[in-house]
Amino acid sequence: MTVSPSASRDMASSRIFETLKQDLIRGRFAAGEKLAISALKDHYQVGLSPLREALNRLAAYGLLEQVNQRGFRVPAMHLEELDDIAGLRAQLECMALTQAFQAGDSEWESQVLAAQHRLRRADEHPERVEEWEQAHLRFHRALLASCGSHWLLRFIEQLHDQFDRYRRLAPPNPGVREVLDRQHGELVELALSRDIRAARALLDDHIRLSHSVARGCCESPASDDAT
Amino acid sequence: MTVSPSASRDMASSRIFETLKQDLIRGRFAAGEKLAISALKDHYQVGLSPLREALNRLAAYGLLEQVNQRGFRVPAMHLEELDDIAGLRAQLECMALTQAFQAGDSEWESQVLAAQHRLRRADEHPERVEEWEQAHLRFHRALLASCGSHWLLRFIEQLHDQFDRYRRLAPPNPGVREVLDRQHGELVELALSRDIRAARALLDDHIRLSHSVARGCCESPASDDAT
DNA sequence: CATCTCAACAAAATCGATTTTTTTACTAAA
DNA sequence: TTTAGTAAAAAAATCGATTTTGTTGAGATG
Repeated sequence: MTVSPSASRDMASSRIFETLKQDLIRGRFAAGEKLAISALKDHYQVGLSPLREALNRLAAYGLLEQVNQRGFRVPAMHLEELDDIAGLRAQLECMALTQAFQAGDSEWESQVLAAQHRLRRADEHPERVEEWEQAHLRFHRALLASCGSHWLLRFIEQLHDQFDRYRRLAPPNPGVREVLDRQHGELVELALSRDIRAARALLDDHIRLSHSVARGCCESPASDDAT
Repeated sequence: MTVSPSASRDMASSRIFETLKQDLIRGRFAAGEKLAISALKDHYQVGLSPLREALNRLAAYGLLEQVNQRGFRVPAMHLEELDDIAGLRAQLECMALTQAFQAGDSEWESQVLAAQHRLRRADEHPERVEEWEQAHLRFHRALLASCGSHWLLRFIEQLHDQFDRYRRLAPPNPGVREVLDRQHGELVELALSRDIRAARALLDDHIRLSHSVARGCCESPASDDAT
């Protein structure tokens, strides 16, 4: 059932954009670090123009900062910003969840169940971290997909990426993971029964729990810049 | 204590970004239009690299669409998208307004009053449209500035720009303008008295009114693309 | 000993030209 | 008349080199 046999190859600037985006979210660069463009060029094996275009897009997206005549740097991380991101994410996702429950049809239910299944499968291989991460992202996407607001989904996606930058600093925690997974299952049940109120409360808890875990790991090492 | 007497000049790519952004919001390009890069290069008198970097940033911001190997195009405009933008804008701005009222100090009040004054002054010269537009933007910014959420303000700004793309299609309407201006004044009063409930309702009306005006002008000529 | 100047250096930004891909225009076959 | 096929033209994407700007450190100056 899959699509596009050979599909259309993306241009270099899009590929490097995706790669760099993932590397930034996964924390492969230190917060506050200044990116050496020619080093990136060598490391990712791309030309200067596609690389600069990707850096510009990432800066507009909020995963990089562009300083006037002195290149690009990874944004510093602050506890307050994590609180801002998590709080707003909770509000926007609850908003989207309500609309998704109201507008969701059986196709949406199917996609949610499919995403839940993929997430459970990914759970069976704890060593494949990135596969679980992707399945997790897709599950949350599927849950809100039917909300009907293109822009709300766009902002939620952006906040999710920002949130992950912080969350990924924390070491894996099996106990927490287990609670989160149980919540995923409960969210599906509440979605099928369209229990908006309970689902909102649960999603809020879900995000709040991730938030507190990330927060605990971010408290001291918050690398700030000197003046 | 103030800064930079002559300030630091922006680089070419930032200048062309701002210019193009304004031209896109002001509707100087047709919706759905494909941008001819070399024509832009000649028109704006910039080189290829800064221009392409600006186009990439605008695409990440949502004011352009990048199609795989065939350049950039101005996004098509749809009535449904206007409804989405306006509805979400109302929700996010009401959210920010509540937080701004709770966190706003006297410095915030001063800035709101200052912005209101500039807006009234701009009103005295109806021929200087762009000055009024800027004062109007700044007024709404000042009103929400103290909400404490960097990301919420960022999204509101982005939605405001998107909304303006539609709103600016409508011809000036003195009657509507008068109502909107009265609402600005009332918003300031409610801000000073911290009447959250009334202010939320008023801001919602304010956006709803702009929305319906833009909607009326967007109904038929919504230029769509063929297949 | 601290501070300032300025040349040498390193990095970012930009330009002009090349390569790759898409679109167009034309021709021939069904 | 329509449908492929193909070569020329146009446009987008990329590359390599140049220009501009910021940084560093040695030596001069107070």
